[in-house]
Amino acid sequence: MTTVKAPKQNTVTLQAIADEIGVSAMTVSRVLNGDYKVHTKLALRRADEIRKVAKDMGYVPNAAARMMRSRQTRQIGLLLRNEEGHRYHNLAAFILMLGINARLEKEGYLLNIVRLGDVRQDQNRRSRVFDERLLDGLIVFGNFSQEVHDWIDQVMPHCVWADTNRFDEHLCLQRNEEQVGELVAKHLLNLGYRRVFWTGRPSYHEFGDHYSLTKRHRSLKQTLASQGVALQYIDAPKRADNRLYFPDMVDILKPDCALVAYNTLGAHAITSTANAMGKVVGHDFGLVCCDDTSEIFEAWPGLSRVSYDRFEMGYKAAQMMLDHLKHPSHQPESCLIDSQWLAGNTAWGPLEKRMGL
Amino acid sequence: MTTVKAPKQNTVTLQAIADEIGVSAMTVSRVLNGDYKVHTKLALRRADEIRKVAKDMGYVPNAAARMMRSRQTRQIGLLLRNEEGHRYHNLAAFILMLGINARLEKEGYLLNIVRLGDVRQDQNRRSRVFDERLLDGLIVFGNFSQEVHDWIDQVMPHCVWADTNRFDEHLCLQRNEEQVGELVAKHLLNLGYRRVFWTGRPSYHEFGDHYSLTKRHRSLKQTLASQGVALQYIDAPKRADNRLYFPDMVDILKPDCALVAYNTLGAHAITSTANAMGKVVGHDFGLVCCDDTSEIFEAWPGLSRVSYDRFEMGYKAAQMMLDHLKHPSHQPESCLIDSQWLAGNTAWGPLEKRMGL
DNA sequence: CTGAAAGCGCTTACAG
DNA sequence: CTGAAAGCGCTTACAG
Repeated sequence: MTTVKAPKQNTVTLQAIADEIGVSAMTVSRVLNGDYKVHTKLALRRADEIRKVAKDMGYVPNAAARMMRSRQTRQIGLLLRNEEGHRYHNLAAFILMLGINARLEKEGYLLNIVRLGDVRQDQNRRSRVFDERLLDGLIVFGNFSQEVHDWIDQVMPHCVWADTNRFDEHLCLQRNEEQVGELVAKHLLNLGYRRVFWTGRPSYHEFGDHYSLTKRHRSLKQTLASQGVALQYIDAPKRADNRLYFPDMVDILKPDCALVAYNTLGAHAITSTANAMGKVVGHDFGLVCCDDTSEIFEAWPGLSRVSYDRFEMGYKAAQMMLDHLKHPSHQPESCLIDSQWLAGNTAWGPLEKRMGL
Repeated sequence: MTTVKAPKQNTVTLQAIADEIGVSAMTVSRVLNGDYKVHTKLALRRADEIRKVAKDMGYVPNAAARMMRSRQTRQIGLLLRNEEGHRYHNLAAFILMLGINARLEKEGYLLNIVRLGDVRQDQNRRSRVFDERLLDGLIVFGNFSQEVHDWIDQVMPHCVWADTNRFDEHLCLQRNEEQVGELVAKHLLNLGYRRVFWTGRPSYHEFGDHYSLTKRHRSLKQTLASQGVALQYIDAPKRADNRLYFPDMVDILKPDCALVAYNTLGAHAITSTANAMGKVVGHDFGLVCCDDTSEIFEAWPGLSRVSYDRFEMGYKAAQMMLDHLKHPSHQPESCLIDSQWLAGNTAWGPLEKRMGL
């Protein structure tokens, strides 16, 4: 830990303002916090003077003193998964974060970024928030082990679980993944596809997959099966460098094939692999994606995909947290976020090889 | 602002631990903070007891009290641009943020996310950090107006400028953009391309473009010109919905053309537009990208591009901030971050239309 | 409406 | 090494 000498500051305090005017610090505090409902003319004039002097003297409230007295920090943490050796995270976390922040800002709450890999993580690599009381609450995002979940329950008093594998009755948010698989299956079947390929393994992680993978895959498979279509697979072997690569794709791509990408990363990987083979998405084979990002909207709006609003999920997660903190006894109900199908030009149907826009 | 009653907590304080054992609060504080260098056997035994009792009683330091007494919050803000009506930001900010956080964590500093659009932004939409003393320093990222820069100088005591248009002698970081344009030009010329297209306008923003756009474009143009090649343009008109779209691309794509994308978003937009026309990147035309992301590494490693390490820039920015806070009189020197060329399979050269991997 | 007093939980500064 | 005292800057709780 760096040791920094406390700088000798000439801080403007409430008392200093009070002395300047000849009132008490309490009066200054009340005026600046807008505590007075009713004003006499005299009181009004005085309040104006106090505000003016405070401004002229450059008064800025001391957040630490407020925190201490009020017993609230008005800070919320966002816990992100920080896998050892994989320093880049799912960029989706960023959009969620922006949604959370947008809601919190309005209430004067601040957002702290907290990264965690493992419970047993070295103390020097673990955020200070686990060792001091500094957060009013913590929003957990992403795929953590059960061990981490249990530990967080112990050390963090108020938690909201956003897009994690936890879906209790209260304080959790998940995407409606049953719906995602159903939407994809339904639209592929409507387009007439009978050869549908899941691109990537149905299971990856050692300590349990993210629910989105499990449920998305299962509901797709079941819905297809109910119409007599058996889901097939193009494998993407797990690689140490995390590259998405489909060695078996070469011989499979035909116009009557529809490939299903788990997320936009997968859709890009399929496109680049196909292009390297001289094959074109939407012409030589069909492609649909189970997920969406803001970048797809800007750069690839023609991708046939299922979309949902991550910003909105963040906004709702923050709202849930605020409601909970306001009345800690009341635990807001968990909720599922809906998806929608966005028809594009990457899956026309299997009957013919189409050209042109 | 939400008003929440201060909860009546049974907080375990240093004094409570001291009372339990029969020492002073100061002794407990010193032991738990590891202030003692030399231990007698007696002192050691006592220190162990104190630590045990503290743990058993569930002691957690009160961050607010520490902040107040030490006159440091040990919190750093990251300022992100929050354009009105455009709630999604450059995802690059996320990687930078992770780099910043990785460095700060090691010193027990926390990272606060702060979004700002305009100086005149509504008080209710502006983060509390501008109205209270809560941050030891602020790292500014991205493209802000000069007006915002000036205002930040006034209200924030310690700033580091990461990837902004400011490049003073001290406390600033930029990517070496001259180098980017030169690298792209050099490799395109080496491959034999004489028809090179900049995709998008050389200028966009009303209050001034980001330096990366200006310098990247200029150095590319100049380096090409020095070899007798005139940079040509495929325009992407500014759209209200921020979609990247190249209406004039249809007639231009030929194997002897190399398109230069400003960033990976542009590379994706070009690819999807080309694919929709039945044309294939790397076969029917060449493509190089001036930028890189972690997702490209995973999903499109074959993209011919210029790369640099955003995580590293964040890490360095945080280091700069920490050095500065340690010795406020010493202002670390500004630095440029280097780029490197990653040869791929999207630009082979203009001579023939290649097929196969 | 106003103010004197007390205290939030720590750490600094000083005396032993 | 140890501890009694003071104080960081605010807000709560109480009395006028």
